[in-house]
Amino acid sequence: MEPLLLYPDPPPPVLVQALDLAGYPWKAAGTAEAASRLEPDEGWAGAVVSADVDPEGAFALCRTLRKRDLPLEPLLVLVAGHQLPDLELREDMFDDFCVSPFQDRELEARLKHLFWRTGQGTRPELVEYGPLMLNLETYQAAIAGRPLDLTYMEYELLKFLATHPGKVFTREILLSRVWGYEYYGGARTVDVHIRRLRAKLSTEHEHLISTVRSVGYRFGQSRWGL
Amino acid sequence: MEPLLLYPDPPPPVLVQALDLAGYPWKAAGTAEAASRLEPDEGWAGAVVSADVDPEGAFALCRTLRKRDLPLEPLLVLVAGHQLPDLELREDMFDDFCVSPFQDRELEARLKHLFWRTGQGTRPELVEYGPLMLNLETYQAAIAGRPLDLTYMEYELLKFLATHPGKVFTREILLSRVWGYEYYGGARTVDVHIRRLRAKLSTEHEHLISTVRSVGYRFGQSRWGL
DNA sequence: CACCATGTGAAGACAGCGTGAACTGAGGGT
DNA sequence: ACCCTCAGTTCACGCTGTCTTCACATGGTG
Repeated sequence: MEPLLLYPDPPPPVLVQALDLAGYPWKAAGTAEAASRLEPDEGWAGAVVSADVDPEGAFALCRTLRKRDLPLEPLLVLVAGHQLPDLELREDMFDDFCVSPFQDRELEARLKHLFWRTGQGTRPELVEYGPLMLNLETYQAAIAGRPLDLTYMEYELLKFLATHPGKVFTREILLSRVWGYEYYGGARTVDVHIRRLRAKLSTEHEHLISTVRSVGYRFGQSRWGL
Repeated sequence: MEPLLLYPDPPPPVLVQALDLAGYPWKAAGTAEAASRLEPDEGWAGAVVSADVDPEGAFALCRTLRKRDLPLEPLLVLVAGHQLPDLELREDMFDDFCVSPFQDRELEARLKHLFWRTGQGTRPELVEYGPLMLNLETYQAAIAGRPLDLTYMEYELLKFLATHPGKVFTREILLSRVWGYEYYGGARTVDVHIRRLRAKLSTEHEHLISTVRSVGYRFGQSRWGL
């Protein structure tokens, strides 16, 4: 995903925290000139402009961004409560606003709705580890860009392992966490699924799943800390 | 000015206070039936639906209001902070939202901005995905230029899927989002409608809807980028 | 070398899904 | 009032792919 344009530079820590938490990449710019200099080839995904410290500069930037050949969309401004009346005369300069202090979830929800409105769709929930990518919304997986055709249990197992990279799981734990608590089956079932996963990962990447003898299986590299 | 439609009946006092303070006339309705009975000849100016006490009823009303011949616009929902994640799959049911508790000024600013926006006519009336085209105004659909003769439920199902391309939906989700919350029917109904949709898409394009075994159905291809 | 854990191949059991067909209820026309 | 049509729903059946299990082979370890 292309990054969001943030203002000012450096951006408010609460804003950075909310965006990082929600997983949106971003770049900050303090001036319109910096914004165009830093702009990716594919353009900005959108902009979040904080207007509570320097309203003048903030709205000036909004105007500039809107007057481009390809007006920047979507554009969200952060304002303090006392600035709300100021928005009335600047309707055309933003697509949505958020009153600070705000919850991280509210900003995330507003961005999601904005992206949906402007037709760019929502950002898929991804699980990534090295060459592996799992798209949780579309139930699709890919290794090094090549799509993997996984069955349901294979996908669930890989998802669980990939969301806990480096950690070793016994077969019993995997059965209870992936298959379900009430599952009563042989532990060797896990082996077979691991085998098929490795086969589909191809010899090139099968080392992503390693066997820990007498214990269980691990995805990715071992972690010495924690 | 025409009144705003409020939900529930009686509406939350804080909402009434904010609207009265801002000078917006309003009428409250507790059901969709009451809403249509109380509707002025010139139609509602918009709606403010409070979802923090009775989310089910609130979103059911939103859905009804949007499915009218002339969808009610603009529609603003009030939600509690913990409900923010629930908004994700209901993007199309509202134009803006406000997190309660809210300042009177924020609600006023949001309504102003909404009225300005809807005056600009920003609502997309076309849904396109590859060879598929849906005209939301005329309830017409076409695949590769050839018109499709779809029934109501077929159209609604296809519309929902096509507005979330790539995403996989369980039958239960589809039943609740396309058929409605109060629907209590067998999940296999979805299968049959999917089948007829595929048939009407003709073998040439039936791959647009793919089955994800043990999960549900997906429209269109994966979205790795964006 | 012996033993135990894991990899491998194959086969049966099972569940999910597609399919055809029947049923229901709402309109619409005669 | 009657029949007809059609959209929507439900059901039963059979196929197919997936999961599970087992037996055996392989390999690491003391």
